[in-house]
Amino acid sequence: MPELPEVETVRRGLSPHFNGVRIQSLTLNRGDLRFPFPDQFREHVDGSRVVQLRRRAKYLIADLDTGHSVLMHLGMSGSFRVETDQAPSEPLAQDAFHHARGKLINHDHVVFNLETGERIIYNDPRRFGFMLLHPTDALDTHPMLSNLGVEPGGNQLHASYLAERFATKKTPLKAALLDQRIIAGLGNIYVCEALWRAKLSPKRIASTLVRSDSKPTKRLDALTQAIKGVIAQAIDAGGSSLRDHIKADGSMGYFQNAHAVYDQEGCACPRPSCQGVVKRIVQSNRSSFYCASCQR
DNA sequence: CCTTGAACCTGGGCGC
DNA sequence: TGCGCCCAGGTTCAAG
Repeated sequence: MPELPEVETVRRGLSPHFNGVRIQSLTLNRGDLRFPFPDQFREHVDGSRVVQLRRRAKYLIADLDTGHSVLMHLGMSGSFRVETDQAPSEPLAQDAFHHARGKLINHDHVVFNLETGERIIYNDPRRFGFMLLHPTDALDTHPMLSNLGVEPGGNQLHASYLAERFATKKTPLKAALLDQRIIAGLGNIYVCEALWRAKLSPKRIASTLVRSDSKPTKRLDALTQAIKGVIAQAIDAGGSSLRDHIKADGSMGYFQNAHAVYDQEGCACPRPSCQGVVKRIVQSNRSSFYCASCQR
């Protein structure tokens, strides 16, 4: 579920609760998520203070005052919510409990019990997410972070960089943009949306956007701008959804915004002047949505 | 090295 | 109501 904008929204939502706050205790309701929790995870985190909450790509990083950081990923279905002692989970999160095979299933796997009395709860039905512990000063060398490409937001992403990385790429643009070693943080939705904005087919081979003198083509310039644009707007949308309707149960992480093509199979292409219809194809085992009429 | 495809896991939606 | 199948916003790993 969460791509970079959602993770950034979660970071902004949690930061005021976490930053500078001591974690009284950590509750682990099972032994693993995607990976087993680190040895002594609870013992290490108990009593530590969160210095700051950061994000890199789709990873959340909580720097502790112990010299270690908690490296977190939400996978496909992870989410956080905040509860207070005053309002103990009043409107129970819709998905906090689930009835299955006659048993009550709870996907609240981790609870940070803060000194403020608040509880920050991690819920993840599919358990593709994870939490790991790593020395803060060595995070750059962590295998999950060391090979990441540039952030798509801010000023780090340039067409010349993409030209260099795409020059020898024979994969379709869809796969190239999902490759976290090139751009870190894009996922299926925003790749579809960026390609639509740039009028580029997800099937186009990445290297065709690089000129023979290895400079970016105009199309690659357009793609670069499209990527920055969708990400910036999605982060804005997340920020406003956080302000406007952070749910009563404190949940955050997913916000619904209109997609031009993602999940719009069969709908008219929203580009004015385009008569095309949004198609769905499968690439790299993922759905690609695009308009074959205006995306070339 | 590169690229593709399967695997990890649970739940929701749909057709029968 | 139930069952089987397909689908889901991510990443890793094996195999070609």
